[in-house]
Amino acid sequence: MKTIEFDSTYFNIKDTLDCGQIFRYKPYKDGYLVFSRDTACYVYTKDDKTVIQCEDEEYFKKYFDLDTDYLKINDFALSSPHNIVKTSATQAKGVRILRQDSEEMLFSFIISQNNMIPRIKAIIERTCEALGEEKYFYGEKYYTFPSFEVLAKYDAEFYKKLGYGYRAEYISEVANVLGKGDFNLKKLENLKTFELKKSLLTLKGVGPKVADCISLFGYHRTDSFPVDTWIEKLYYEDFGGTLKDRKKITEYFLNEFGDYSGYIQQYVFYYKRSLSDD
DNA sequence: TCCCAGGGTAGTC
DNA sequence: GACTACCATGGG
Repeated sequence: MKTIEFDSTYFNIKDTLDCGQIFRYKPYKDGYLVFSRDTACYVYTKDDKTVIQCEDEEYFKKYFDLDTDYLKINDFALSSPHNIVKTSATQAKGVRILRQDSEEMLFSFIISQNNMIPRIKAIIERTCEALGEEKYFYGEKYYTFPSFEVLAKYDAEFYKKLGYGYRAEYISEVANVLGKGDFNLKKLENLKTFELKKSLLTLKGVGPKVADCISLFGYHRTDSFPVDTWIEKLYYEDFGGTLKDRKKITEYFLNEFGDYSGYIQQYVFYYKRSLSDD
C-alpha cells in the first residue's frame, strides 16, 4: 500500500466528493473509500494534509489532479466581479476536478439526465453489484464498474429492472455501439474540445449537458461549462441573465471564464446546491 | 396532486 | 433552425 500526502488548502476531500462530479464513494473510518473503474483508494484528512492510500500511486496522483495549480484557479475566481463566484470560491476552495475514467463518465452521466444525484448513485451501485467484479479493499467488499463489453450483453429490459426508467434503452444501445468497435473513447482524447463534444453528441442519450459533463470529468476539458437546472437557476438569480436557450447560456459562461470554466462551474454548482440542503 | 431532478429524443413547423 | 410533448422514477 502506498501513501500520498498533499496539502489540504486546495484539497478538501469531502467537498471534492460531494460536489456532484463522482457517484461512487462512501464514508470509511476517518475519511472515504473512493472507487474508480476497477480500483479504489482510501482518503482522509490529517492535520493540514489530505492523505491518499492506494496501490496504484500513479493512477490516483493523476486522478486527484495533483499537478494542477489550484491557487491560481482559486485566485482567478476570487477576482471575479460576480459575488456568487467569489463566495463559492471561498466556500469551496478545496474542490478539485477529478480526472475520472471516460467510459465510466459516459455511462454515469447518461443515467444522470433528468434525475437526482442520490438516485443516480443508487442506480450505478445496483449496476456495479449486478455486473461488476467483486473485489476487496481494506477488507471492504466493492464491485468494479462494468466495461462496455459486459454492459452490451444485456438488453434494455434488464436495465429497467435496475431502475433506469426510460434511460435503459440508451445504455444498452450505447454499450452496443462501443461493442461494435466503431466508437473509441480513447481516440477522442486527441480531439479539440468542440470536436470531442460533437463526437459524444452522436451517442443516443447524450445531449449538450451530458456531453459537457463527460468532457469535463472524463477528459478534463476545463473549457466546458455544463448547464443543468441548478446552473440555469443560478444564471437567472445570481447573474441577472435573460437568455433562455441553454446553448446560449453555456456560451455566455464560456466567454466569461474561458479555460477556467469547468473549475468555476463546480464551485458555483456545489455552493448553489448547498444552499438548499436541509 | 403537482412539481422537480446534473435533459434528451423525436416530431412538427 | 426553434418549439414542444413525452419520456420512468421517486421525493417533497
